Amino acid sequence: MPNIARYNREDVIHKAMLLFWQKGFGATSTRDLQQAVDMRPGSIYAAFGSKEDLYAEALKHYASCMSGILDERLAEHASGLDGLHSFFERVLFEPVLGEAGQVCMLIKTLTELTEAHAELRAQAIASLSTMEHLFTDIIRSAQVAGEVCADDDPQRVARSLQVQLIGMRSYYQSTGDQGAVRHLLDDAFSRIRV
Amino acid sequence: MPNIARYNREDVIHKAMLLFWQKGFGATSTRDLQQAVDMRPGSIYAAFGSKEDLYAEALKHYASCMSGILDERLAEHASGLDGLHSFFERVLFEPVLGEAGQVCMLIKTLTELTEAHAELRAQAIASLSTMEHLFTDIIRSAQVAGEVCADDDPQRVARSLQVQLIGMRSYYQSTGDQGAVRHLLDDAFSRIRV
DNA sequence: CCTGAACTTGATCACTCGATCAACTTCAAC
DNA sequence: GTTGAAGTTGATCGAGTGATCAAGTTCAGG
Repeated sequence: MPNIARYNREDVIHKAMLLFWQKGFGATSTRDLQQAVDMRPGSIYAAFGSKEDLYAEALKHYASCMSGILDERLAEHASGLDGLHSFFERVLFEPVLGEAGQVCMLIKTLTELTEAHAELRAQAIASLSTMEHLFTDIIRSAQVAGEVCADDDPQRVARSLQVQLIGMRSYYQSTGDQGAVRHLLDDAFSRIRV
Repeated sequence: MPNIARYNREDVIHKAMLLFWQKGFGATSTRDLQQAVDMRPGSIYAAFGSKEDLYAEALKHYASCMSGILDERLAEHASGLDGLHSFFERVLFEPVLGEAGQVCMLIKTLTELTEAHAELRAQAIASLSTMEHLFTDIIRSAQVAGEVCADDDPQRVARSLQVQLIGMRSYYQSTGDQGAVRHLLDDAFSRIRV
C-alpha cells in the first residue's frame, strides 16, 4: 500500500473543530474548511466522507479535549472539588480560541441543529451525559472527603453545576463581564461546600 | 393614500419570529419565510427591508412577549418572588412552539451570530440586560418584603437566576428531562428564599 | 366611471452551497 | 524502471441562497 496521506489527521480535525466551534455547522462552508485545513475538496471528502462526518469527528475531538482538561485539573489538586472548580475556571476564562469565552460546542450544536441532524444531536447529548457523570463521581468523592454535604443528592448537585456552567458560558459570551461571572462561579461552588 | 396592506403586520412578525426562533437566522431561508407568512418576496422586502431587518423585528417582538409574560405572572401573584418563580415555570414548561422547551431566542441569536451581524447581537444583549434589570427590581422588592435575605446583593441574585434559567432551558432542550429541570428550578429558588 | 400611487406578484439575477469526478501525481513493491 | 493503487487537484455540477424589478392588481379620491 503505497503513498500515505500528506496531511496529519489529528491536526486537520483540530483545525476543523476550531472553525466549526467558532462559526457553527451551517455557517461553516466547505470552502472555509478547505482553507483552514489546507486541503482540496477531493481529499477532504476522501478522508472524512462529508461535512457532517467531519463535524462528528470535530465534536468527538471537542469532548475528548474537555475530558482531558478535567483530568489535568483533577490531577493538579488534592481536593476533587478544587479540581472541578479549577476546571470551570479554565473553561470559562482561558478560552482555546478567540478572546472572549466561547459557548460549549456541545450546547452550540444542540442549539443550532434540528432533528434533520439527529446523529450529531445524539452524539452531543451523549457527551453532555458523560460529563454529567464525571461531575457526579467527583461530587460523590467530595462527600466522602467531607467537602460537600452528605445529605445532598450528588447527581442533583452535579447537574446544577453543569447547568450553571452552561449558563455562565452563554452569559459570559454575551456580556463579556468577567467580574460578574467570577462572582457567579464562586457563589456556585461556595453554595455546595460544607 | 389608497389601498392598505393586505397583510397584518403584527401577525406576520409573530409568524416570522416562530420560524426564526425554531430554525435560527441562517437556516431560515427567505422561501421558508414566504411560505410561513404567506407573502411574496417583493411584499416582504417592501414591508421589512431585508431578512436581517425582519429578524430584528422578530427579536423585538420576542423580548416584548417575554416581558409581557413576566408582567402577567407578577400580576397573578401577591409575592414578587412567587411571580418570578411562576414566570420561570411558564418559560420552561409551557413552550410557545413545539413540544420540548425552547432555548431563549436571545441566547440563540448570540450563540449563532458573529460580529458580522453586530446590530442583531447588540439588540439581543440589550434585551438580556433589560430582563436582568427587571429580575433585579423583583429581588429588591422581595428583600423589602422579607422573602429574600437582605444581605445578598440583589443584582448578583438576579444574575444568578438568569444564568440558571439560560442553563436550564439549554439543558431541558438537550435532555428533555422534565423531572430533573423541576428539581433544578425548585432548588434555585429555595436557595434564595429566607 | 377614471387616475395613479400603493401594493403584490413571480420570474429572474448573481452568487454560494455541498458534493463529485476525470485527470494527474506520488511512491512502495516488485 | 515499471506498475498500480492511494492520494490529490481544480473545474464543475445542480440546487438553493438573498434580493431585485418590471409587469400586473387594487382601490380611495376626483
